[in-house]
Amino acid sequence: MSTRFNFKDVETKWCRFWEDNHIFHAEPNPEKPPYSVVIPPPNVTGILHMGHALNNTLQDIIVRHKRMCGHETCWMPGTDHAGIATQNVVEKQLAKEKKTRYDIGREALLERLWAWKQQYGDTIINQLKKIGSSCDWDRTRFTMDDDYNHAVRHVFVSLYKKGLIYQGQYIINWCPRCQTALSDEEAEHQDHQGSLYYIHYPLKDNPLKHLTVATTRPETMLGDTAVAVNPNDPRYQEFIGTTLLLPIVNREIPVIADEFVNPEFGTGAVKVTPAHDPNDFAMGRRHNLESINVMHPDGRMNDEAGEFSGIDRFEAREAIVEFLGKLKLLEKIAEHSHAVGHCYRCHTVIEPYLSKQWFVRMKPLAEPALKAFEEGKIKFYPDRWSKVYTGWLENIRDWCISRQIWWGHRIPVWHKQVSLTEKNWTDQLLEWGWDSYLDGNWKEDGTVVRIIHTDNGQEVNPQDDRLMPIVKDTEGIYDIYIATVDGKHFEKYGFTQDPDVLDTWFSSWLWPFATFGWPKEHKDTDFFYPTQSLFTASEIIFFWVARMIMAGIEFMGEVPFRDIFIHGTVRDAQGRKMSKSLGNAIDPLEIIDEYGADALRFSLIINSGQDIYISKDKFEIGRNFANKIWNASRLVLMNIQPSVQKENPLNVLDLKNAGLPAQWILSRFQTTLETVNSALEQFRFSEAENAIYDFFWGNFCDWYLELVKPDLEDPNVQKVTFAVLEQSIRLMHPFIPFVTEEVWQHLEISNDSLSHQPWPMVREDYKNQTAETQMRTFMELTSVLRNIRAQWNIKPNQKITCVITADAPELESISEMREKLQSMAGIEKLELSTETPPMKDSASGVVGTLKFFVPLNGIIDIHQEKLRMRQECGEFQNAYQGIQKRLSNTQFLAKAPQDVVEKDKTRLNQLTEKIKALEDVLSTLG
RNA sequence: GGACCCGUAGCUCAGUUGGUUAGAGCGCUUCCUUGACAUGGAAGAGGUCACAAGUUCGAGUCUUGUCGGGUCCACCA
Repeated sequence: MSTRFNFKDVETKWCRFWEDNHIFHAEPNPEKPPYSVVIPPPNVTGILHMGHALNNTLQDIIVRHKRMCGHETCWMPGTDHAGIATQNVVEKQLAKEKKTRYDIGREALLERLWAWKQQYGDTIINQLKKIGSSCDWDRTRFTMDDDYNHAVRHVFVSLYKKGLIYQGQYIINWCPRCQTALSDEEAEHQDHQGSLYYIHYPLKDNPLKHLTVATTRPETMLGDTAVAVNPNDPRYQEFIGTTLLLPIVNREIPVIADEFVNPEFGTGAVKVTPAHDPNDFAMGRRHNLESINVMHPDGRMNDEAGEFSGIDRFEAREAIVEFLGKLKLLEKIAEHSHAVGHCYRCHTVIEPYLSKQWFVRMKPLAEPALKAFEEGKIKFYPDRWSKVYTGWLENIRDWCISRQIWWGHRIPVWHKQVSLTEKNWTDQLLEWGWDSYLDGNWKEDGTVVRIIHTDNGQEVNPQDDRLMPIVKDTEGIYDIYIATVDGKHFEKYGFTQDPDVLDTWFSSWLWPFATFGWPKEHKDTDFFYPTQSLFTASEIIFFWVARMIMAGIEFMGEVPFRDIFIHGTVRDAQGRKMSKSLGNAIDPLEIIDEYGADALRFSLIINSGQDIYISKDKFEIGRNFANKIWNASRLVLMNIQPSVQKENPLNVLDLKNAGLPAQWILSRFQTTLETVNSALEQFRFSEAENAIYDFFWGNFCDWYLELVKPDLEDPNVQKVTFAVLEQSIRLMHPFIPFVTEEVWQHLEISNDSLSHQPWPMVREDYKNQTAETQMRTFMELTSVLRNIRAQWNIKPNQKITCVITADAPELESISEMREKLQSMAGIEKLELSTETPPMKDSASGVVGTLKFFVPLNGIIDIHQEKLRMRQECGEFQNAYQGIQKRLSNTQFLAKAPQDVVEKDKTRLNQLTEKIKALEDVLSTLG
């Protein structure tokens, strides 16, 4: 064995072992209660970053702990196809070949995407393995697996059938770079220093008069179809109902009155552009205004923009402003800061854009999700995130789910326009192979047909899910929409599938059950659903957490998880978010390479309170601790007899004769175990790690092992030492799995993985207050004597003697540890006495009520020593007076709880004794 | 505009329902290497808990306000 912990070989070895032996495989097993978890499936585009490392480590700690506690744990790993993000990656590759997706076409692009996925899709999974995530790797899923696709389509059809999915022309967030619609959540609003342009709109009948409107986006004025003022605004009463001449395009537009307009803002007159602003769109509907789209999907102005056609929107803005200036219609440009939406994938400025999209009606889904929270079925840790969740649900808006990209789940709707004069419906249906529907035998997937009378735009039977197209002898053109899990069948009858794909989150929100094979398989879903906990970052509460809850309730009838732990964001030392573009990211793989995965895990967690600020040197604590565990284990293993190793020492300990250090360390272990148990119960991870760190390093290594090192040939000492190490290794395993697994194998208790061993049991009988008190005295005495050496610069090899005086019973408890004290504090001769002999020129002091003297004639400055003693005495006297004052306060005595008063009294007595002892010592010194 | 979080040692942070002398790691100072570990051991210095007022017998902890830092949400063009 080497002296330094060789984490690289060990970690590689156990990673492989765990995977090859399916150590974390979860089988439905009625004997064991399940503990299944949900963790964000990383994007296939992803490489492991610190957020993943934190996220997975937290989850892994809980899962390993629960597994050791005897639960059948299921942690489903996998990746998300991440529609826009992944397509962007592949499109960038294309761009290098000077091609666009439109050049190569849909099929070819998808081929490239799948090839890319095959090549890089496992990257992040392999990296998750490296940090020790104990996932059931056999179950690795992808959101575009066949079964998963089926679940997505099933969900779409089911919601469509319920009338919760609709298609319509609305203003959505449009990313001109990705050329797709986005949901409201995918638009990131950032404050932006922009300008507010004041523009004159002349009256048609009197070009000398005008209204001034203020806008931040003058380029959209080409699509204006009205100007609106507040009906109560006295300034504009005379204008309401008049007609203006829209500059540049010279379109006649009315002045309308609408309550929406805020008279305080700008001029109180607002240009109305229904095709390019959600408020204007709403106004347009209220006032029957025309919507004029002035932009191409790529953000260039279209033919409606006349002479500005073909110019990019921002160039057009400048050009139009310049042009207005020339026309003397630009009143002024004011500084104006406002929030501008950006695409969350490529950060391009989003355009509010009128287009036909698919939406999910969210209110009916949000209400049960709110109710579930109110009923306490889900719980956020920390609790404050509850408000973020409920706030969003209470103000929910419909979800735009169609994306004009190609990578993803294509919308399972087939469409055809037919003229029903041609045939009667029954014949038509028979031709399409719908005979089973005619019999009323609906397929389980519940194919939904919706027919819209194109002539008047009316749905013929929007709600009838048992649609029988019985419209007979009707003339006209109908749009037929079929939502079905598999509609390929209809293509030969001229139906075409909707070209759009679904929002990535429309598949992610099914993760907790779609991964178990729902709706096809039942065994695993029944056993492992609902899961228990979810670990994630606050950023995706809306995107994912809330929606999973909705989907869980809607499709499984039950919330998908109970505990939602929201962890902080990993930031750099300056508090900035870690990001590739900022170049401030610390690569977890680099840390694993340099410090080890155990170090990465331990360091991240011990630093995790709220947001985590890290720099590279933070990982030393974990590396050093792993090394400490390794070396302490070596020490024990070097000295242990195989016979001790073979029995289960914890059960055969002779506690009474075990000696003070043994009683103490066993007692300390119990306290630590209880702290860790309760900390994990409450998801207080850093608290658990701190307790472990303090115990193993501060108690076990620094004191216990140092004390028993010389006695390690004694089988009884071996038993205790082995037992404590063995228990500690179990206790530490969830936090620091690799080194503990390695040590475990050397303990030779079992060949199975440590992760399958039982979690330590709380043993009340090992708790021992007396031992802890006695040890505390011993440790303090040792420190104080060492301090004397350091203070008076006494060389390590220089012999010193010490006299300790106290009452007989106290001396007895010290005498047991007499030799230990000598060796630990470097005392050659130790005298224990009930009488205080005259001790001139001694370094001295008081521990508890023990007085000690170290004669150092010629070495110490006795005046300085006495001064120090008096100072120390003074401090105790101050403390004494403080408590004395409190205890003489009748209010305190009357109102403070009894135990607090008692504590103070005890403390006062201790201080009295201490001060008296110190004074005795001082008088002894002369 | 609304909501939330943070301000404790030089740095990064713990400090759970108010109750002894406010803790840890890193950094710093001094000392220590043949027997687990220098990724180590021993000892030490370092804090008016951002500020102010209030509640209380008692406040780092609760309330309010101020200042400073951060996050999220929001259709005032």
